[in-house]
Amino acid sequence: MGRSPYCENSGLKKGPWTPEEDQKLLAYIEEYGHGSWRALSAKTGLQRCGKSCRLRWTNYLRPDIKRGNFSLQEEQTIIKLHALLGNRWSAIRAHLPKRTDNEIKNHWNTHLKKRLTKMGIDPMTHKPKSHALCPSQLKDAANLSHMAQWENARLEAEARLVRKSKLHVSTPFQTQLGSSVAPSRLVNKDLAPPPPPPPPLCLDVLTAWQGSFTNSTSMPSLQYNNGFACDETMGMRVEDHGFGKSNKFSELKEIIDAYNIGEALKAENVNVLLPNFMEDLSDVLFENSNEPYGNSNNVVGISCYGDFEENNKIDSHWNNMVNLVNCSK
DNA sequence: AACTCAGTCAACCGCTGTACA
DNA sequence: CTGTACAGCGGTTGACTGAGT
Repeated sequence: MGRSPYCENSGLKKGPWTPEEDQKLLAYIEEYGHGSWRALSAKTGLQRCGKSCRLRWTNYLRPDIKRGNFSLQEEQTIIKLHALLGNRWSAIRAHLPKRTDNEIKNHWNTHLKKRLTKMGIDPMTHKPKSHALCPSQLKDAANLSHMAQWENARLEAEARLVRKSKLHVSTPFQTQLGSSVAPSRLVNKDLAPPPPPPPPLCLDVLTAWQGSFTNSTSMPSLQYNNGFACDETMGMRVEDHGFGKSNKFSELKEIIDAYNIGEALKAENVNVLLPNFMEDLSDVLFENSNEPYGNSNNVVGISCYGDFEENNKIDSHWNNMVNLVNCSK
């Protein structure tokens, strides 16, 4: 497709912004807002291309930007999210309010990456490079690595379901979901998995369940305890805890087997309030993105990890790992 | 004091995805 | 369907700065 080159007009200025330029841009945006950056750059009289104006605004002039050193919690959040998401800075930014993706990226490249490397942890894979860690630390690192892989797959699968549910004919839950979904391409790009779509994961499981229970007369606020469980040896075992051997259980087991998610899915209780869950999910994926990671159980363990106790176990794994990094400062 | 070097970070670059005519 | 404009993303660059020699 035809693309206009960056700052096509060679007469446009490049390089660091002057305070006067900042002032012009700020004053214009405060008065008129920013719709079209190209038009904006022309109207302000700035000899800058629209792209440069946008960058200056989003990375520096925006009033809601927090500047200065990263807090310990912010650093922990970045490390956790990088393990899950990789170099998807915009996705990571969504969990760090008031920070820009550029700032996060710079901080990662100049500080955190080196710190991890120094510890003998590969900053890209978040796996230990060698025997730099003691056995217990290695265990933590291995747990982290496994959870990261699992979580990444799960997040993508969940996003897939959300998109799918948006396309389908509405149900009460989908109506809820649709109302809270922000029309953002960021969401699509950041969370969308590469095609072709693999089979569904846990949310798809829940969709199957939803279909079943929507037909039930006792639908609202049903809580399903011990719907499934897994044993210690990695072999996933779907147990019947009072539901009967329904077709939905078969579907569930097939999906779980297909993904071999038993090891990661260690929850003994999976408490799912479906209506609330769908709502929470949309909150997590689309609206609650400003919630600091450390303050929310939503990002890790939206659903499949089940209860708070289990979430705490997972968090403690993460924290052990992150603490290792902090100790090496 | 002069120079080198490494660290930092704002800004640039090239690209993709989306909307729209 | 095609081309254009635009927003936004992630990788990279280069100016600046401070520490070390």
